[in-house]
Amino acid sequence: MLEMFVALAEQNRYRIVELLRGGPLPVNRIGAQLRLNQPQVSKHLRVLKDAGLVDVEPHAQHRVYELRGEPLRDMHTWLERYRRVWDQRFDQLNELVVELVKKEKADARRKKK
Amino acid sequence: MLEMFVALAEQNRYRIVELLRGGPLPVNRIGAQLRLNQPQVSKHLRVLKDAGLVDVEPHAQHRVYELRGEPLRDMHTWLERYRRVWDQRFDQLNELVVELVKKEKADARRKKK
DNA sequence: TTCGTATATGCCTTGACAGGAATATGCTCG
DNA sequence: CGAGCATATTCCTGTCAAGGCATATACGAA
Repeated sequence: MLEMFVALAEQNRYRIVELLRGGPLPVNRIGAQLRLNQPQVSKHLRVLKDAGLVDVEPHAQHRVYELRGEPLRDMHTWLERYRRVWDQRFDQLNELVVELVKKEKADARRKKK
Repeated sequence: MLEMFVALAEQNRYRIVELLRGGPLPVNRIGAQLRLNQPQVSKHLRVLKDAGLVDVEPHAQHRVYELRGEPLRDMHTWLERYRRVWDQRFDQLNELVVELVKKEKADARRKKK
């Protein structure tokens, strides 16, 4: 999960992913579309590939890159665990925090003695 | 979206977010739980806050941080746009790529003349 | 006010990473 | 085989961000 975030935390890689959402593309197309030099495109694709976000398929000298579904599904699953954060209210949890703070004070008092 | 990825693309910030999934926590709790020095925790929380991922609420000298739902919902929405990547097959699109490559060659040939 | 506690900020050093340019590798075709 | 094209890799350099440490700020209690 972390590795995926690292991969996506870069302008051009993010743009590449967005671009590939429309379907697989060869390297030169990506470079042309995003106005990037070929070496940088290859490098970014390398990172994306290492993160498992894309797959390559050789077509003669061309290398066609496409998005892989698995990691995206994984991210979706990961995100689902947070669903309650935006579905429910956390008001009751705030109460709980007040408790924590009180306990904190209790600890401090105990330490003194 | 990018800013959120940048924020999450760091070990400790990622861990903080995961920790806060369980509910709001004051800074010292976070530091203790993740074995981080207080200044680093504050700095990471700053980044998370700037990215809109967390919110602060002062309780006396304590600052209680909690996850915000909005950006998570945004990520969910963003991810939904990729749903077809893992839902459907892309086989037919691969055909399209073969077309692209052919067109490429045609272009090259045209350039020569 | 003074002390103790919780948190934020500033400075410094170091490591990682992105871009540029040159070069290497791989494939196709004549 | 040799030329040409698409892509990958390497080396170099500058930038930026994370951690450590010291310090500033804010608040509460005595």
